[in-house]
Amino acid sequence: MPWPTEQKQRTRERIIESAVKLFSAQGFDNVAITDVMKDAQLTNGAFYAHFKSKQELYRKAITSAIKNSALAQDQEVDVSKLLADYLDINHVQQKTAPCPLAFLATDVATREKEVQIAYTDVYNNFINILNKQLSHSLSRKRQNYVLSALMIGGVAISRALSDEKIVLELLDACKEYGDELLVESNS
Amino acid sequence: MPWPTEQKQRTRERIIESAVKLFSAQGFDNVAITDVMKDAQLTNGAFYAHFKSKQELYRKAITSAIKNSALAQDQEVDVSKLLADYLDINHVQQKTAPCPLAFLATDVATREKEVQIAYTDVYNNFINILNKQLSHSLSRKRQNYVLSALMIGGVAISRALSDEKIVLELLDACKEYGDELLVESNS
DNA sequence: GTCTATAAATAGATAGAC
DNA sequence: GTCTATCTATTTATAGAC
Repeated sequence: MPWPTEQKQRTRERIIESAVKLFSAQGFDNVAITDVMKDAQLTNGAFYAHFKSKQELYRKAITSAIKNSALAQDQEVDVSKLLADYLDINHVQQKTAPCPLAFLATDVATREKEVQIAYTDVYNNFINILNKQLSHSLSRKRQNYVLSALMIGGVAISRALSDEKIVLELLDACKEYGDELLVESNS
Repeated sequence: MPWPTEQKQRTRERIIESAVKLFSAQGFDNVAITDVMKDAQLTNGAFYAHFKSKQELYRKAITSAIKNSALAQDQEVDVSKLLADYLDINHVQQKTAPCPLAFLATDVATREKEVQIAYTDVYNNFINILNKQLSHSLSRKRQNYVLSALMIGGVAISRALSDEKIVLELLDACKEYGDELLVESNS
């Protein structure tokens, strides 16, 4: 096939957008293709003109999700602000664009290798954004791993907890400690 | 119903054990009741003599998993050793008993409230174990939240990554930082 | 309590009209 | 390219024999 028309591209991206939203909120298996298509204002059958399987959509969704998440801006990122927005209750409750690293971590772990490769790409991108912003001391790399675990872990755990008081304490704790990590590393 | 026989109890626990193992490895939706029963050396139909639904099994599995995980010993826990065992590649690869907090975090987030309440109970238990071992300064509580996010997040992310080199770096980074947190808090 | 067989519902994927 | 209709497979849960 030669080139997809511009209209088809737009439809395709609408489907992916819906997929990111729904997969993040409910997990891969709890979302039917019909649900995604309905959200994109289409019906079941049209799906296969864009993707060859649900799995393929999952891969595209993870990869593209990063573009709409708080990590979007590749250029100048205020890491301290990123930290605050990421570990925010609004992110946990998906009132801002969900980061698939946090929302789909254990879900991805149960999928085939291709999906995990997509996740790993996104994760490396995340680490690179942190690296770009901060000094490159030897312990810097280590601190960025820690920062990523803190952020992703904090949000992932928060989503699974039923007690909002604990959620807020956890998020605050991670935020404060993350900030201390940043100060340390810039001195 | 009066009392379940001892034999029935044992069978029930075998089913739960299988469930913990399989749910952790593959996620709730990717494991059929038949799979669990087969692993427990039984067949499909016998399941409903023990549980009223798959959901109920999930709750029991999460709650009971903690007993077999690295967090088992309620009494004297060497937190530094716990940290090392938890953030170990063998735990990630499920060669030791999996901690449901790390293995099922985003999975639980997509289930109904009862499952999340079970998860929250286990999480509180985790935090309490940390609290019991360490001094009770004001910042102590904060540090335990951070420690939990580091451990659970580190393992959860590791499971989703396809690049083992990065996994080992991430685990090491979390381990080292976790240890520094412990030292800080005991001085 | 456990078995085999089956009911009932769901969902991924395909076929063919427009 | 999108629609409706359908095929097919899977899976939760139940029924009834042992």
